[in-house]
Amino acid sequence: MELTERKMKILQAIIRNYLESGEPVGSRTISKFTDLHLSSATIRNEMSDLEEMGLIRQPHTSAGRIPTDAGYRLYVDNMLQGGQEEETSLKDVLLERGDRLEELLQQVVRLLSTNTNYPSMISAPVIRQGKIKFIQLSQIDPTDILGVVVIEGNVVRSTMIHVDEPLESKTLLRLNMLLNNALCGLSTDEITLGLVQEIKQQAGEHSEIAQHVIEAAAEAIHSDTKPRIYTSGADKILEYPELAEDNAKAGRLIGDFEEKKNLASIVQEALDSDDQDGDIQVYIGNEMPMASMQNCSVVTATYDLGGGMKGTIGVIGPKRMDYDRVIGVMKQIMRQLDELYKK
Amino acid sequence: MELTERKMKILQAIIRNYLESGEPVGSRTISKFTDLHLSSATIRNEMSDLEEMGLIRQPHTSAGRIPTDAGYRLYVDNMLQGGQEEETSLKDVLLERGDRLEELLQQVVRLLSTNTNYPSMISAPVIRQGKIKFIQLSQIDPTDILGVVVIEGNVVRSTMIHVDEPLESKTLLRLNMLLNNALCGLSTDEITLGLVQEIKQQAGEHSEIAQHVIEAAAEAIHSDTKPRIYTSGADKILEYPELAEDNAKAGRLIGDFEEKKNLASIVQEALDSDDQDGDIQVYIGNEMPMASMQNCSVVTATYDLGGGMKGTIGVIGPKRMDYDRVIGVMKQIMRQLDELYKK
DNA sequence: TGTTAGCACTCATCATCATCGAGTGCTAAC
DNA sequence: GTTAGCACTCGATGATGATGAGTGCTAACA
Repeated sequence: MELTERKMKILQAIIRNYLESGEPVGSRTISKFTDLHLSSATIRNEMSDLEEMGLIRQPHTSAGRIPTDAGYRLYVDNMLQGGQEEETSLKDVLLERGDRLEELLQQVVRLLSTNTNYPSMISAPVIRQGKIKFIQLSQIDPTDILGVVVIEGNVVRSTMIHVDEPLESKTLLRLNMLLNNALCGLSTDEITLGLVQEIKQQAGEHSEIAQHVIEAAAEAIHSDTKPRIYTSGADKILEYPELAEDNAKAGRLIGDFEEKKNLASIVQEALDSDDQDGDIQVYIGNEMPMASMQNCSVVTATYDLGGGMKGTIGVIGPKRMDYDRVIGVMKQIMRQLDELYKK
Repeated sequence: MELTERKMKILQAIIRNYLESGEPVGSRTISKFTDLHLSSATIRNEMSDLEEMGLIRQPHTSAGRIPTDAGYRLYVDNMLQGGQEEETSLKDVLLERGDRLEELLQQVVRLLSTNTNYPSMISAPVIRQGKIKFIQLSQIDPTDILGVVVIEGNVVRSTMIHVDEPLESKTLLRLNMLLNNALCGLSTDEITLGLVQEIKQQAGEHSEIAQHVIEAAAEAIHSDTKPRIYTSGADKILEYPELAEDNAKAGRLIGDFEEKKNLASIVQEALDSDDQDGDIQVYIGNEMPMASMQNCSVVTATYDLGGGMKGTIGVIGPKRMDYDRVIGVMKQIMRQLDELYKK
């Protein structure tokens, strides 16, 4: 069966209506509200066709129609106006921001959530291939040594190493040089067991310290591969009956949000599938594999702060989500993030 | 009216029963389940008295009785057995822990929440009066300088300082000495504007770098005064009808949890009111001033890792909370934290 | 004087049942 | 191809009555 112009219009009308009301929408409503000027009976015939095509369905006999996942997909792909951009107040927020990235992200995600009214997330930027740039050991106390590791992108990690007796400054210097020579320019996968052995051997009696530093370095690179995620607006889950109807499901969703579980996979998915920067992805229903999000839609976008520092922002809501608005807000925020980091 | 031994026993029986069932408890239930061997009629008379004393109340005529806040208070203060300690598996958790404090805390709070089945929180330890112990500047790139500050309790903060052209290693050394000499041993409130001016003057053309480092140092001390809070088990809120009955209220509670709002006041309250370490505090209903927690109880305890590093753990639940169990689990965890940090 | 049995009364809960109305599919007429 | 009309379905709503847990009160009892 062919999807005529008129069928498209009707489908669009159904979805628009359903997004607003959340109620199944009947033929009479459509006949009244569109500029098609068709009687409800005609609409009914068309609806019957649309149902056959798998784009809408009846929750039960003698109820109106609601869109299926396929219907949503068609809508998102072809019928969206691309979202007029909302005027968000990122600038105001940023004026009062602290200087720390963490707080910035927290504020951005809060902004995203308040403007869309959906639970939202943001992942801290990941450095793709972090290489070690700088290592330094310093004697802090007679029995404590501070190890600092800097990797590409100027991410800093520090570790405290406890020793039984103070090291001579000469020894410390030697260790510093040894570690820098051996490790600088390497990324995690280049730090082999053999290499570690070799370094430890060269470090002699201080092999334990070397070990510590290497571990810290590895962790520094690794812990930024597994990006930090910030969330906001988890409480909004309860505002959408289709997410909150079942306490157990809502609980799982909230739990996932709090623990940042599963959100990591969303981030990964978004980073992978994103062919073009600033592109916005929409996942409907079980297009997301996570069990807790079977009846959700997820909208994601990738931001790029330059230098390969990429992260993801995402909004999670019911399938009956105001896609237009969400996409608008997202575009706006992405653009402002861009501007902000050009400086 | 006097609170006789028998009245106490009846009150206790009512509360015990109510904690388990969540249903108003009637006279007949008490007469059957206690070893008092009294008829329901007698119990009714006593209950009538207890109601007059404000310890229990009827949600409506011809329903059983439930405890009032005052009743709970009496119960918590006088009738609790102090909780047999639960066997929690902190050790297992800790075996697989990473070395980072953050992860440790996250795991502890998760443990607390799974064992009690209530939403829980933990605050990272605050250093009361952090003094600067060590400062170091290192040239990382031609145009980037890494500043590292260590304060008491071995808390490390780092900052990246961008310069227009590389510094000579001699200059760097001089700055290092200058900053260490000027700032080591000081806490934030001792860093006056005058002192900052003086340092900047001595730094000469590099006053900007000095400024940066001082700010980082100040922030290092400051950001640990406003403690980080970790939470777990927010989803469990939905498991308790008295918290979830009203979607709006549950939402506010979940929101508070996610944003860590208001939890800071709990931490403060607990740290202040705690006269003795390891003491456990119970707040019932509006003994906590936060609006979102009017019909909750909060159980807190203060842990001490030595060296003035104190933090708070807390469990939030419905008034009808299994106080005995919660207190038991808390004691257990406190003890294990203690043991752990003796090493 | 304290305890208990008995009784009338209250009130939330639950299932039943009829009603209502939104919405459909089908048919026949335009 | 479009529309009006009609019978039919089925969830939602609300009234009704039965049930039963629980109370307060009174009178009898030890």
